[in-house]
Amino acid sequence: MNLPLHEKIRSEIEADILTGLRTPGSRLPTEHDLMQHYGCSRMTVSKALSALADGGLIERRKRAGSFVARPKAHSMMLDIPDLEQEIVQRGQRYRFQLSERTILPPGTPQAREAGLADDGELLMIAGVHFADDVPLACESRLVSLSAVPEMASQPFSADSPGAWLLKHVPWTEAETRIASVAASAGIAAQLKLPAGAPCLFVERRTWRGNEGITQVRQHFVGSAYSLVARFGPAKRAADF
Amino acid sequence: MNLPLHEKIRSEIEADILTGLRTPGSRLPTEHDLMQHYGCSRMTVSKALSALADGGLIERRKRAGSFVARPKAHSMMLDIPDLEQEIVQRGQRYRFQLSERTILPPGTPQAREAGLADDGELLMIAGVHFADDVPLACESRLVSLSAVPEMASQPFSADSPGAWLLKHVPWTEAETRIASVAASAGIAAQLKLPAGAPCLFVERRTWRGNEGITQVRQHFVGSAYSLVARFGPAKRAADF
DNA sequence: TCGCCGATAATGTATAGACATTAATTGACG
DNA sequence: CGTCAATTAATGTCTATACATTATCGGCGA
Repeated sequence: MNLPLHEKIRSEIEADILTGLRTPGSRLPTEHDLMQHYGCSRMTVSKALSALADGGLIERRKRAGSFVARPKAHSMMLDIPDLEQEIVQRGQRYRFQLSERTILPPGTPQAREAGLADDGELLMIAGVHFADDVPLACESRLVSLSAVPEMASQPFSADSPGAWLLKHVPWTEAETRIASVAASAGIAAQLKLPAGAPCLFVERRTWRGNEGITQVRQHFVGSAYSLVARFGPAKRAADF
Repeated sequence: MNLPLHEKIRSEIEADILTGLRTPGSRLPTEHDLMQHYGCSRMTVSKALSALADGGLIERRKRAGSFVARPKAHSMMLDIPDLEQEIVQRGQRYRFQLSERTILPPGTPQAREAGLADDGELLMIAGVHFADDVPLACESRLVSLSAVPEMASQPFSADSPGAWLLKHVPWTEAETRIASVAASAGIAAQLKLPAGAPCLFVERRTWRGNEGITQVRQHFVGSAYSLVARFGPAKRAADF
């Protein structure tokens, strides 16, 4: 273990916090103290403490010192993988089948509802994602053509709309809502499920700056799909 | 806007990447170049680039330079709020009703399945979360008593087991699986739902170091609950 | 007693330099 | 023509120092 010094300092303090040795709200030594304790320069301890602050483990206040943060609503990282990639990694064959493609004129109420600009045309796309020719999810997407004009001329034969957007359109902000719903008649037909079957419903809206780019609503076959979120260093799932 | 210099450098490069001006895979100027361009010291540009690297926007390779990262599986932050807090914030009354509390002897197969140590006793707790006396979720939890011995003597009249653990037990690692399932007869009865109703199923396992602490399985009433994950600076949901 | 205000102790930013580490490149040699 | 080793160009770490910023603390005066 030849960790750099600032990393060693960081991990030692982190361990103290996580084991409860340093309790939330308690003050930790000043940079000057730590610098004497580790026999290094102030920049080095500062770097360690800054990293902890970035990670939300401590809070730093000028003149007052550094304090162990009170655990807030903690958040975990949710991976939003490209569906195609994920299916292929499972060893299955991926296919996206376009079922609808319409251009909506400016001013449709759906634009406002989706958080997109309502003064431009919208592209509406619907389709089904297949894994080995079994439907896994269906989606309905709105894309602001004023934000992504190139989208109108895409065939979506090779890439799904989501994959195309991911590759070609940079975004700065996104929000995903996850819920569990019963399949409506239409959804059930697309996914070849009995009506009322549980589906994982994912709605995502994406922005670049203040400009709404796209909104997508996906219904996943409940029995075939789940999402995973993680917190922490190791990839625990690989152990099993 | 009196941003510190390193922050200004960071945000300018970030903007270049997000607007597509710098494309994934392209190499960006060396620290030496940037340091001349901004007329500052190397540490300062280094700090800016390190921050970008931490955020996953760029990748740095010794001798080769710094490159715009190819967008991988995009990860978003999933808030895992304390259920009680969330219900109270909605303006509803929270109640947790314990329905089962058992101590399982060492060596039960459930321990291995849950990723907990199987050489110690397990506390099994089940109960229902109510919002305004309407069931919102039910949960079934296993806690390793060798990791958290104090847990055995908790009444869980004031705090739910989850809230108590959150307050008292620090953890380093957690994994959450999210799926959509149909309510089994037992779950349906607890949640006062028709059997087969869609439920958001959340399974979370938590570790401290290599020691498994707890596993919990929660079923949320599908029509009453959803999770939200975000990426980016603003709290977009507040706009609506 | 209360409020204000200056001293001060802590973090925040930045500099200029040194040496370490790593991997791409180049060149020498078989 | 390929292989291995030396060179070298980039990032990574660290130091010692300087000055900026800011919230806290203590005292002074009304």
